[in-house]
Amino acid sequence: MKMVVLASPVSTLQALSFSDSSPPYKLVHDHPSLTLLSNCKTLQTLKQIHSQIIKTGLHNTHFALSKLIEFCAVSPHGDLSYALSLFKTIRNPNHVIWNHMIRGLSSSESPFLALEYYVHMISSGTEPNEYTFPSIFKSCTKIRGAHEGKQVHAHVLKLGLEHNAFVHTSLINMYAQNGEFVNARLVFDKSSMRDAVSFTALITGYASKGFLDEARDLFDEIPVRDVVSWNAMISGYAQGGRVEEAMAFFEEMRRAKVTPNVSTMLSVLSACAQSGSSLQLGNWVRSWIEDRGLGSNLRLVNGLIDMYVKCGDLEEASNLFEKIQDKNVVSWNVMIGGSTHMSCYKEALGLFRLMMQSNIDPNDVTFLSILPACANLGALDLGKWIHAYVDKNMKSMKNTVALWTSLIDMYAKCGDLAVAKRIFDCMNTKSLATWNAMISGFAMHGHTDTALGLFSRMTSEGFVPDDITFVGVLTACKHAGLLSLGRRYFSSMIQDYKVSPKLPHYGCMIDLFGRAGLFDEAETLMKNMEMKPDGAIWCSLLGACRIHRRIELAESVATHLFELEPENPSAYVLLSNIYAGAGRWEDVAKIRTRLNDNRMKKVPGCSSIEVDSVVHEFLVGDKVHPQSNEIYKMLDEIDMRLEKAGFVPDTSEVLYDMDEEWKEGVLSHHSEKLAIAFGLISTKPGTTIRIMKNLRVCGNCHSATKLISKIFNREIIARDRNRFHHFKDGSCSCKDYW
DNA sequence: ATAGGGTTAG
Repeated sequence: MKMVVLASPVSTLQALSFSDSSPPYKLVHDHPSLTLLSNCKTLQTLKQIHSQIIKTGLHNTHFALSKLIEFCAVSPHGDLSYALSLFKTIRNPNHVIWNHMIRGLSSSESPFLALEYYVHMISSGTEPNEYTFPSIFKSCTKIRGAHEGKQVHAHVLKLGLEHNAFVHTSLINMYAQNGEFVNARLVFDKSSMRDAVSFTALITGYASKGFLDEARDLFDEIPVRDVVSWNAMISGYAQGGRVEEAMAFFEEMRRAKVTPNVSTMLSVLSACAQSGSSLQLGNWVRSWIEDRGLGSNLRLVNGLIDMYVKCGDLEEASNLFEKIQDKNVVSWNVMIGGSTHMSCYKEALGLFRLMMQSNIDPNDVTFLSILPACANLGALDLGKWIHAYVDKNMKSMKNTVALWTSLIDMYAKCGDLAVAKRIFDCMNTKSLATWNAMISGFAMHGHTDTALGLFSRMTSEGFVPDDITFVGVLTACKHAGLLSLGRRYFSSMIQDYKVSPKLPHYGCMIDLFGRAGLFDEAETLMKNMEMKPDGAIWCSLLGACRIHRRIELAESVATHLFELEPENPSAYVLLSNIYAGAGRWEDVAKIRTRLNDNRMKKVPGCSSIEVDSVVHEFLVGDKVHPQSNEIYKMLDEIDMRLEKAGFVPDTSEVLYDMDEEWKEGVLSHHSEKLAIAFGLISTKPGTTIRIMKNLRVCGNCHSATKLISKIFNREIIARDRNRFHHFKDGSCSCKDYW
């Protein structure tokens, strides 16, 4: 912005006397119309008072006008646009009027207007004073205008106002909040005024930018620590994710007998929420709130809801949520985000729908909370709607990079890789997360070369890959069975990038070793892992035993699985398949008996398909869908046409390869086939069918779907537990390797 | 007559 350079410090001071018609000062001050202002709550009342003031001639006094402007611009019941229009009618506004106006603008939604008025004030001949600058620096803080702030700083020096305590603190705050710590410290150190407030301004700057050690050092130096100083530290630790320290500081604050306030509690609740396991402290805060009659403070209630939801008590969160009369965007966001956080994706979608019905404008946080739910459920239509909304309302969104990244992730997980890539290519500014989303997107769709190519592009553009990047890279190798490449990435990850492998990284390597038949190497890696292998790793090893017909090894691997997850039937199913493959029918029968005797927690196979924005779900052999009759008729047609095309269902699989959908019987009624049948009858010929499945697709369904894509001339995109399959023209993108 | 430091959601 253009800044007017100030004339001489003691230039034209305007006469501040009241106009001739004004009554004596004391009378003006006591006038009943002005007393009324302090109780005024609505714009209408304000207008009445204003006309009263005009009738009595008081509007000719700067005093009355300044009171009116103050009320309209600064009071919470005021009206800034009324203040602006009133201000335009004032011929020679005095300092007080200018300052009220600027203060009102600085705390408004358009803080840059305060700077415009500041320039206007100077050019119209009124010199800013010590009351003006705090508001101006506040505006510079809000608009991140360190450059403008520096120019105004020069004005302060010219006018000799740098020793005023208020100007001093707001100046430090402006620099510190803009990350200009050198300048902030310069101002701070040059002054003899090392009072608690300016200390705190500096501390807050450091703490809010994550420089908690610097903040801590200063905090130890403050002569007197008040509640705001404590809050600055607690909030800094909470925002920096250092929740233990935030809570410890809170304890210390209580020991120091400093009375906490609402702000303190908001930070404490945030820390409790992030820890995910601090219900005790959270409940204590709740009683603190209720004891003080603050139960209807929306910020506090929202904080409580967030705390409950993240600590796993969705019920208590919902109770509080439903009791709120005037929910705001944060209330909803907290509930949606919490539901997504707890993997309650359908609830998240329901809450979002409720939010739209309640005419509450969603913001970037809303979308960042709801998009992962869309991605998980495969709710592509809602995802597309959000995409269009974001496009249209880009200007009001703050975290655009995160939003685009989340959209990439959603499109990739909903099966539309092309749109994901288009967004990626359009992004001028990318974050590490953006690259990660795109790399794992390509990886899960089996585009191994593209994923790996993107990885080298990202490093050559100066991005440093993290553990998530390598999950994507190693997954890409896993899906293509690229053992030696996988090995190279794995050791590069550890040696070049100092990323210590976690379970998913080990999982990819063990899967690669197992499928290659290198069981010794798999075993060595599993022994040397810092953590215990989880069920998924044992399962993938068991799967490898099946491919390589290693029956004895399979038995020992299965034993581990039985111990680790006694309620998980998949180990039994896999082992029985291995026995069946070797023709050991007696062992198969034994396993079946154990399966039936033990109480297994069956994970039902479930497939979903979205049609016209509605997600339809199908379980194995499901007959509850309202269009069940038509669906089963279509299933019959599919089977008939499959048979005609020469498809022979693998009867050994019918008997024994029930995979994770054990005991559910007839293969042709597997959930994915129901979903495909529904897709065929409810979407236009030739259009792509997208289905999502919670488990791995079984061998028989995989072969059937390949043929269905050819017979019905449909591209079928299926997401299973591990990856995407693109069925087209009789073949699948996974090349039967999955 | 007016003024400074803080505040939940990803």
